[in-house]
Amino acid sequence: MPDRNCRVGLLKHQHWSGVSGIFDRKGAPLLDFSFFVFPRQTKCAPAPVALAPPSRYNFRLTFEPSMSLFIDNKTAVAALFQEALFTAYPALKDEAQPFLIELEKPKNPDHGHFAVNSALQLARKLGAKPRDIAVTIVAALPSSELLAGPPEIAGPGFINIRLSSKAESRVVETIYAAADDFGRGTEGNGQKVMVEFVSANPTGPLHVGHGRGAATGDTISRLLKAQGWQVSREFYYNDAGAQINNLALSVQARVREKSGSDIPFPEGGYRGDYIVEIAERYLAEFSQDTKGDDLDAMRKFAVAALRHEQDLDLKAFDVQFDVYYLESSLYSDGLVEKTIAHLVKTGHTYELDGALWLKTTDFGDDKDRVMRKSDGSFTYFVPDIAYHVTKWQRGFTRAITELGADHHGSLARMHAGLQAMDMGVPKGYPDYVLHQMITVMRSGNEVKISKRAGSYVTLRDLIDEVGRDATRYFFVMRKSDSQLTFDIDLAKSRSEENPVYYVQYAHARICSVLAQWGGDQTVLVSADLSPLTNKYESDLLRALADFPETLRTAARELAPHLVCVYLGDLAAKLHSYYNAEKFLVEDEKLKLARLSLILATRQVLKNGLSVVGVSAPEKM
RNA sequence: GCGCCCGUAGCUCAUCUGGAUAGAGCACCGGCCUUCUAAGCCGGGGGUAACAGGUUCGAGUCCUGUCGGGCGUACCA
Repeated sequence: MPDRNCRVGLLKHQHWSGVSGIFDRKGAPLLDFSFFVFPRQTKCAPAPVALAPPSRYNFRLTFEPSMSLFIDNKTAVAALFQEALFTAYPALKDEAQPFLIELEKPKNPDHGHFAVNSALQLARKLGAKPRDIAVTIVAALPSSELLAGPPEIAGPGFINIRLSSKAESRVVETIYAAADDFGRGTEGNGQKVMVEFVSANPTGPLHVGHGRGAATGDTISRLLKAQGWQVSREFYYNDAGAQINNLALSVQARVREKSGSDIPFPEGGYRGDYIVEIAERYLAEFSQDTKGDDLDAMRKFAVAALRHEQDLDLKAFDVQFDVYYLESSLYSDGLVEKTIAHLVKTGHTYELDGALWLKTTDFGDDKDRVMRKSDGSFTYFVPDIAYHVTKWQRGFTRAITELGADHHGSLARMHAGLQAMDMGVPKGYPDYVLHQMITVMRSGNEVKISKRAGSYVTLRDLIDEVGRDATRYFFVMRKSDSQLTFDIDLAKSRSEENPVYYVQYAHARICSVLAQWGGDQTVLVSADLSPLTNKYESDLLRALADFPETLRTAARELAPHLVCVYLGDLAAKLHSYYNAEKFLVEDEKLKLARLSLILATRQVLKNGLSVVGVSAPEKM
């Protein structure tokens, strides 16, 4: 039979880039995986075949039923059924695209650890009843230590699989071996990826919308890093263009007011109080006689002041960037001119009514875009293209841009613009992650966030009053493309009801129990887990085993909220367990087994919270 | 008008990319602290998943249409 490359952890996909597992630097397994090898095979567990660099942690396994090495239970069980399927229906094996078994995790725990629906999917093709197919597959199943017993056939033809308790508790050992690295993966394979987020104009303090972007972008960065990507966080600074002039004019107006000259406030100027403060500080620093009316000096002063403020906000939010890219540098480095020249050369431009247009409609946009206005100045579109070109040229074969959904109109334009450059940039470059707008409510009324009108809720307000952990968690908790309502009063008065405390409390509780026990925790690492038999323990073990896959999915989908959903579920299981069973019991073996389980749980809670940038307190 | 996103409990949101009886929190009702932290647990009420079709063994999830909401649709940024 033809060899099939199979990525451990996911049989159904065809691009294999890594193996989720624990290896040392030479590629040897740190854990004894013999348990996961098929019982009947003899030439089992060969060392994984290491791929050439770039990553020492990257392996490719050739999958054949007779030679398999598996890391997690799901993979092992999937392969077991794969083999059974091909034994029962050999014809399926020789097709161009062999049918691959897919395991799912039933919502209802009574349906076992895993379920296989292949019998349903194959019913038509095989011309048989689903239940009959299921019976045939199960009959062909080799015996295995992994399974608690023969799988049940349920409903229309599901095969429900229950793991043996030995297989189920295996995850604890894996957690101890990996510790802070438990849950990490290797999909990124050391490739470079840039995550651009926040990118707020330096025309005012960061508001709640930026907060959502900051939390989302930072968590996506952490997720990708945990999957082996080499991540660079970048903040694009629009420090050139009309809105900056507007800012300067606004400051100028306030400065003049302070010095007594009554002049009309510029139309469309920024009316926030912070402008007044900047004007005051400007006056304090420079004597009004010398620089009082120097617009350029005021612009520089204001931008510097606001950048500083934003930096402090981000620092308080525990968000850091590797690169701040200045729009103005695109002009000073000549990249804007270069980009225009290149686009003209590729022949995708034309002149009309004195303006220079780019034929973005050739690349999927719904209308052509102006690059150079008839007055000779550039639209913002041009530096934007130039900026994204630098991303590609700086070696970021993957780029992610996190934006507020009000900018979604620029997606098609940017994709088209990059295609028009004819420089080999992939079609979907960059990936966009949009976060929907937040409707802010205060005292039952909607607060319209507007820098120009000066009414908004700053990120700093939230951090100061609700706390960094709760704020970050709140923003990441929800799928980013759902619009959400943020009730300020509710968030402040009920900050203790933020779900983050539920998760942190689980962590603190475990710490407290371990402290009262007072024993040597290294004993727990090698504790015998066979006394763990009840429902709560089984549920908890199951949840722990889900963590790596949760992180993998969240990273793949760029969906940080999945981590919060997972953490809430894990914490709930811990709390239920805590209330139902006592850990510090007389029976020494049982006590050590339970403490071992909750210590492993604590590790996973900590790892998960760290991905969303939230602390894991030992006391609350 | 056209384009993108969204519509799930009274409210705020999940639902692992098509599975079995759609789940949490808040709010409401009733229980659990002389025992490891009650920031917790257990139980109850609450749903035609906007609506109508379609695809198939099977649809909140996919396709079409209708309705409703948000955003975009500049020689603004």
